[in-house]
Amino acid sequence: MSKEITSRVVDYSQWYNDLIIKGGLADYSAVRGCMVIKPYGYAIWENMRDQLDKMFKETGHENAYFPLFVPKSLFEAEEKNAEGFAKECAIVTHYRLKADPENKGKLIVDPEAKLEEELVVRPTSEAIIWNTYKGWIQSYRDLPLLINQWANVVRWEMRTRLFLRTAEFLWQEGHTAHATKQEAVAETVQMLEVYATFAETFMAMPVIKGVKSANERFAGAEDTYCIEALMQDGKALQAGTSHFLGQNFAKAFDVKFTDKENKVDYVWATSWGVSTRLIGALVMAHSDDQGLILPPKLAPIQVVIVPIFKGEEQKQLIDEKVIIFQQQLKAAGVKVKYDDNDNNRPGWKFAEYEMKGVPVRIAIGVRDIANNVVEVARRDTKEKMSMSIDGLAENVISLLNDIQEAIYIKAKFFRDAHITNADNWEDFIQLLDVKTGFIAAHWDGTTATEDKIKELTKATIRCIPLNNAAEEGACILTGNLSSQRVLFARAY
RNA sequence: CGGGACGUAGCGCAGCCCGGUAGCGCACUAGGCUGGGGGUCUAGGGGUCGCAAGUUCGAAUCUUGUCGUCCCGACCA
Repeated sequence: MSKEITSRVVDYSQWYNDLIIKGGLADYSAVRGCMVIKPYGYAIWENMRDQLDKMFKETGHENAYFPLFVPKSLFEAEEKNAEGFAKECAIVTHYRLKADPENKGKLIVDPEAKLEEELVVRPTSEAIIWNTYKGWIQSYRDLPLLINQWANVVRWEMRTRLFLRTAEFLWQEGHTAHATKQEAVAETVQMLEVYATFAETFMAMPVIKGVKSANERFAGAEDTYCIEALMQDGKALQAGTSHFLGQNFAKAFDVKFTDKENKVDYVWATSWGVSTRLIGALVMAHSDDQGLILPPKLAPIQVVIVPIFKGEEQKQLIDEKVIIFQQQLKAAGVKVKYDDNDNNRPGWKFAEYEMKGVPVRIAIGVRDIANNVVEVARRDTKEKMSMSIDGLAENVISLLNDIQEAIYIKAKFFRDAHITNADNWEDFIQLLDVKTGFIAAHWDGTTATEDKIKELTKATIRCIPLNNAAEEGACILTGNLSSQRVLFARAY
């Protein structure tokens, strides 16, 4: 039919795009590299945002908002950060258009309206925020400063992909200031834990917590912690990062404080973020060839009710039953939709809600009413069962919990089955091509070796897992001494 | 920025080689029969063929230019 989805084995990329477009999450836009997030996709983002926001506030953070534009002189203050982002910045140079004298009805940039200083459209907000913090922090009494902002940022990527990498994207960025290094490191780790908990509990997506190698570190950070997830095609996806920034930004923006002993020192910083990329991760983590599979905890619609009827009389009978358990479900906090639209027939609706990944579907017709039951179908396994109308709400809620857990277990089983040890170069190369996934291998700890491996295989070090077991070994490439295995993978 | 593909109705496409006044499927509108896995019949509406020049009596079709999108790479969250 018109909404066929390309199968994963035929073309994984096309499958992913089909899910996004045909599932109604997003559309391409008139702007290169930028997408329109449609209501259904945005609803997922709202659910993610609301949950994360709650978790940020529970850990003591407050929201604020900083400007979209960063004066170039501020942007370049922290050298490494500026250098890291320089080649993907959009820059505002003028502030006015005027009528084109040679082309009626058209506009041109007014050359007279050139800005004294160019404005960088933020690719990240450290610069503007630290410039602001300078005025907010004088004493240890002003610390810690725990602020988050929900915003859009722009990174002029050469090649974009829906949700995974767009030129403009939505995210949150936390920026904190602390009196001591220990406290800042603790904050960095705490936020990584928040991200990991969110990914596993709400997205039902298992992640590996780790630290980035110097190569993959955020520009301007001392250490970058990350959560890494594995997609169904065996490629890794960085799902969130939490950076320990040391005193780099405090020094660049001259942010000092006086401690209890009246000594002056630079403050310690962290920043951490997750973006709409998480929606891409969510899609790829669970979905199948019939469409999206969304975890109940983030699904915009958790339960859809489809009436099966012939004529108004039957419809009314069904309505009477539905209204009762629909109310019970709503009262229990379940997001339920009763699709009694008469334009589409039941079969069409079944296919449509499967495409959209609604976790539970309830079908009810007069036949069911006679038996005091409904047909309940779960999206993840496509299993159908008959359930009594009595006590339906409790059973459906318990089913939603089962689904949440089942898709997590399935994803975790897949992920765990795709972490493989490699002890020599031949195995390493073969695993990358044949089995894919994470490869745990020894590495001599040098950037040169990491670069060489990337050049030869396109695999990068995704992370050095936290609480990694110490193990003596020989580097997969150079044979030099290594004290632990690190995780390699090809990544998005 | 390199390589490839493509711009024709809301969406997906055919027509182009060989120039002659635009078509198919889905969607849409009205009505009927239907209704437990993407139904069906009848009757309709909708297009400056991406844009701009050129060749020609005549251009969706040929030529040149231009803009844009997607896919694959290098870069990146």
